[in-house]
Amino acid sequence: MLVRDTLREILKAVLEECRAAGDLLSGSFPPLVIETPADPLHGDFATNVAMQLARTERKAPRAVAAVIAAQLAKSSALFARIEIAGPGFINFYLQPSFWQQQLPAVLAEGCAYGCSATGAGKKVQVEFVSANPTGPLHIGHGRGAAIGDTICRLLAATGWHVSREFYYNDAGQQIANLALSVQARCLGCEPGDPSWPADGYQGDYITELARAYLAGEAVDADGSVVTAAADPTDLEAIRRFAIACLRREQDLDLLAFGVQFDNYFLESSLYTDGLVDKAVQRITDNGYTYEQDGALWLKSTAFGDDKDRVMRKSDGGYTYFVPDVAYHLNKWERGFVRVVNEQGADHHSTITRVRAGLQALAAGVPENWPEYLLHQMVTVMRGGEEVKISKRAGSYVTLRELIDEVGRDATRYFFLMRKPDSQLVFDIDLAKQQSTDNPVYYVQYAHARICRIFESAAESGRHPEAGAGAVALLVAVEELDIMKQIAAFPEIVAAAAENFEPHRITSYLHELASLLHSFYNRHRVLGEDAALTEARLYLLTAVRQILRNGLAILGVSAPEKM
RNA sequence: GCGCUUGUAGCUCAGCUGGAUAGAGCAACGGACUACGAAUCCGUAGGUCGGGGGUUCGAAUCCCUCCAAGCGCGCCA
Repeated sequence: MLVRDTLREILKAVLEECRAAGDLLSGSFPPLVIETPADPLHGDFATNVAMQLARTERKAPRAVAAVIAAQLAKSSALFARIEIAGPGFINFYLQPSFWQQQLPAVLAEGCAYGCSATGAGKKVQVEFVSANPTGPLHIGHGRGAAIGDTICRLLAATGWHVSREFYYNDAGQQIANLALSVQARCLGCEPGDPSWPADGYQGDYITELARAYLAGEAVDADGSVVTAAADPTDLEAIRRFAIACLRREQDLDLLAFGVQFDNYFLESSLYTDGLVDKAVQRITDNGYTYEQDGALWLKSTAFGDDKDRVMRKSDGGYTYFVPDVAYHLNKWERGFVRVVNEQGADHHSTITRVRAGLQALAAGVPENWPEYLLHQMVTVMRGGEEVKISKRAGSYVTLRELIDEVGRDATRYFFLMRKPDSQLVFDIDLAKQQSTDNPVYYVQYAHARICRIFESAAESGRHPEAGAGAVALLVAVEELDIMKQIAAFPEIVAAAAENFEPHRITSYLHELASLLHSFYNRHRVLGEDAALTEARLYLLTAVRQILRNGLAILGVSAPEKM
């Protein structure tokens, strides 16, 4: 059980005891808040319950606090000290033994420490990246990949059965543009020529695709081999070859980034399986459509949208969100009572439309299903200048370049360091520096440092396991601070998972590493006193375990040497 | 014009869902290695929490209103 929950239960029981004894008169108690004060002089934990009760008790907050504090001291041996402070806070100081007892728990649970069973094994699907196969993955996809992947790890750590899905937009206008662009290059056209396709893609990779196609190369993507027909007039063959090539490139980039999916869902399959037509028919049958100006409209205003939206254009084609609705109906029918879509904030407007379409289907889908996790845009700085991102012009930083230049660990950590809601300035020059500017080294160094201490310890025949019985010797401020931080890990993981906020993990790990480094500089681990040495090695074993667990959630390695 | 997100130290960002004197990391300045890795530590300095109202015992946090930035607002995807 989380430390905070333990305290909340104790407090709740004490309040009941006070009421039974006639010391408290309030008929009901407010939700009990156990907070960790910003200032350690205000205790390990504090509660504001006395201030909240002051009104119904018709007494001064501090007087109420006095009653509760007295009963707390009587009821539990957990507290070293209880104080009433400020306007009526009750501050708790826990016994050192309470913190010391956290260590065996960490070692016993090992890589499972920090996990919880909140999800109870229920199914959740997380869709992320879902890039169009019209070019290499860029830095924005990188942020989505890092966040999405970490959310999956967080959900798994909190007891959910996670399925990772990549939605592959292999149908539609953008793919047609891709094929036309490659064909144009095959025919020797260049951007600006009269015959160059409108909205054609101009990146170097298009030229490369054309060359490979004309050379009759073969590409292995997703288990099947596609061989180029080398015929510039065969647009369909060009399309298939280009998609296969880009798909393979994206897969390789994601693999290099440490991101893997359980399922790739092809947009084209929605059409070939008739799911799009079926969804549209069902919405029409439900009476949520009408014809106007030769198009079929969805009455999305019935579900909170600003205006109604066209589903089927006057030329007979569907608008982009229609297959999306069919896709999400399919997710629902696959039994995912919980679905999270991680995507860039520039696609924000799709949320209302997809949800409206799902409601119009009347399939029993909850109104706020699926959940969305949006990340804000990434701007790239290089050489002190902003790099403008434009896929059509072919000017952008690819995820692959980033991994090659910056390294996988630093790239992931950098993407995860701030909350998804904030815009991210990715300074490539800064991230490339393998210096303290990059916090990932700070955290990894703490891990490597512990590993080195263990090497030295082993050489002198001292072993961390032997410290289990000596934890009572760990009473230095720096040691207690570390144990308190250790005890907080499970609730940090829970909060990060619940709020979709990976940056809570990076902040936490940075603090833990900082405490470790401070301790290391202040105290000698391998000292004269054998018992104390073993106790400290035992402490470091727990710290190392948590550094590993935390970094694993981020998908960042925990090196033993650097 | 409308919607979403953001605005906190010179820079990049936290702030535990309304708590006590607002915190880190860079950058600046001054210190600490003849013992476990100095990729580290200790200290100093740095603030009208975008502005203004409101809610209450108490607001960076909640409400209103301005200001500024980013992203959306198509029979494009």
